[in-house]
Amino acid sequence: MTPVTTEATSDTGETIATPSVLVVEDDPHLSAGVVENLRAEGYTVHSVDDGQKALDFLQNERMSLVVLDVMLPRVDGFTVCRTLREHGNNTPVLFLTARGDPADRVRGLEAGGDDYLAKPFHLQEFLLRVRAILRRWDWYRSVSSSEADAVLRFGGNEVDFRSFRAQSWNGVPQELTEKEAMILKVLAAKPGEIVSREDLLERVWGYDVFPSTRTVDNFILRLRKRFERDPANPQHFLTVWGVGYRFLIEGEA
Amino acid sequence: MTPVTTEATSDTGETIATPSVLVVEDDPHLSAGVVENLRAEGYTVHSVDDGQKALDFLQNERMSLVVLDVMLPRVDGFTVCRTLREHGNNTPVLFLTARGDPADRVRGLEAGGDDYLAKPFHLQEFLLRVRAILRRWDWYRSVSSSEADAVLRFGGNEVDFRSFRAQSWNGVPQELTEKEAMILKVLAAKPGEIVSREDLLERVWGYDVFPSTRTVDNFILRLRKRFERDPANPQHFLTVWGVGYRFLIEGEA
DNA sequence: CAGGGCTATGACCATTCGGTGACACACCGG
DNA sequence: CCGGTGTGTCACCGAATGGTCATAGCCCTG
Repeated sequence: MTPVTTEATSDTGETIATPSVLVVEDDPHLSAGVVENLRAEGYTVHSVDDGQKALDFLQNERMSLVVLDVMLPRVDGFTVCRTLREHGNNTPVLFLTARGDPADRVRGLEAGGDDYLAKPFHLQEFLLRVRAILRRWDWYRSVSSSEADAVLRFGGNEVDFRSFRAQSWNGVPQELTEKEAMILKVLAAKPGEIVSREDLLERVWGYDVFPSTRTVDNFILRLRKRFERDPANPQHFLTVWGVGYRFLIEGEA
Repeated sequence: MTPVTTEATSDTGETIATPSVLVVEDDPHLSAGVVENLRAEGYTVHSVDDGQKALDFLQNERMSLVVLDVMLPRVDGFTVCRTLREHGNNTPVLFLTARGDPADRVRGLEAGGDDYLAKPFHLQEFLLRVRAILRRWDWYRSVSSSEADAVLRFGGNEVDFRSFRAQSWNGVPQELTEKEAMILKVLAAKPGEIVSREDLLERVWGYDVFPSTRTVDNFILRLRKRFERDPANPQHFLTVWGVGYRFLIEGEA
């Protein structure tokens, strides 16, 4: 399997370079979820599923950040990181690990990592850390896409994805839960396009068990209650019968 | 003596800026060892051997980190740090001190330092701390101990970070402990932004100490008791479910 | 070496969130 | 027009998370 490149953008141009992230993760569900969310943040995302592929890829490509699972087929994460450093590659590394063992954290740092997150993690925290790391380098200084995409406006509603806070059309402040925010984000990433329930499950839940489609419906319901003027006649969260849902910025298209 | 500049050679034409470190240490052996190891890590390293030279140097050069011995010829480390902060220079400072006196740690914090290491130290630990500080760089830009930030006011409360003394909204004087003060400081450094428990732990306790999250909760609890009018309905120390906490100067923004 | 304050942890309770089943309704094809 | 399938909606439960308290350990001080 060759590295998957999402949202191909050459980051050699300096001024408008979007941060690029390589995700090294063998669990396809987790990988998909992480990739999707990073992409929604505006990053250029690549992904591979084992340590050797990561090393191969990084020999040719320069990335802003590597999200690195510790337990990987062929070459484990620590080794990947150490090898990178020995080759003079100082790309920031964010470790992901299944165990919460604090000793692992120190090991990760000793291997030359920059940060560490134990699975299962909250996507929100993950994104916070990614931002923190990228901000440390100057990538972030310009009005990066994550800034631009942090706030979503539609039909009088306003959602801030960084604090999960929102204000509905009638001025009522809303506190979104993590899942609500993620579903909204996935839908809003492609306004007008149809997103199947399977897509939503894969992107929002990523790892962990797969809930039923009923669960997705419920979250749509909650979003409608929060943001639709008439939840029974949705203008933004539209049902595509037999498939999934579609999000519209402007009502009635 | 002019500052010695040692350029990192392993910087393979990175687009990413190499972190730069100024080492202020009068013991030539120790200095040489530290410089060499930092250089091996890929940092760009400068060094001077007394406090006045450090100040002179930092007036012209912007560094990512200052490693600062406490006992120095001419101008001691605390004074150097305090002077920097008073001039609005928020470069992260890692103190080195001969004694393990905890009071020194507090003094370092009061002077606007960011971390503290007692000599003799293990190189590995030193390097980990350097890495940890650089990782959190974005924090340190705003965590300053200049006069302006020495006193924090919110919701009728007033906190003086120099003396760890405070007065709550109802006029009751409060004596903050070190940890309480540090947590408050970290939270207040970025009002309105989410701070994860991990961040708090790392920032306040250090990269290799792992108290439970219960501990963090407890300190939040104490801060609420001290400063919230209704600790059960906090207006300033807000919980962000599944992530951490958020501090607000003004209640319910 | 005794006392006091600070810190860390465990236990227990309260709250929140996520996921499911039940049931009614809507849509579609025959 | 009717039945089957998919969806809207609600109420509920279990799990995860946070709040709070009591207590034990630690370090400093006297």
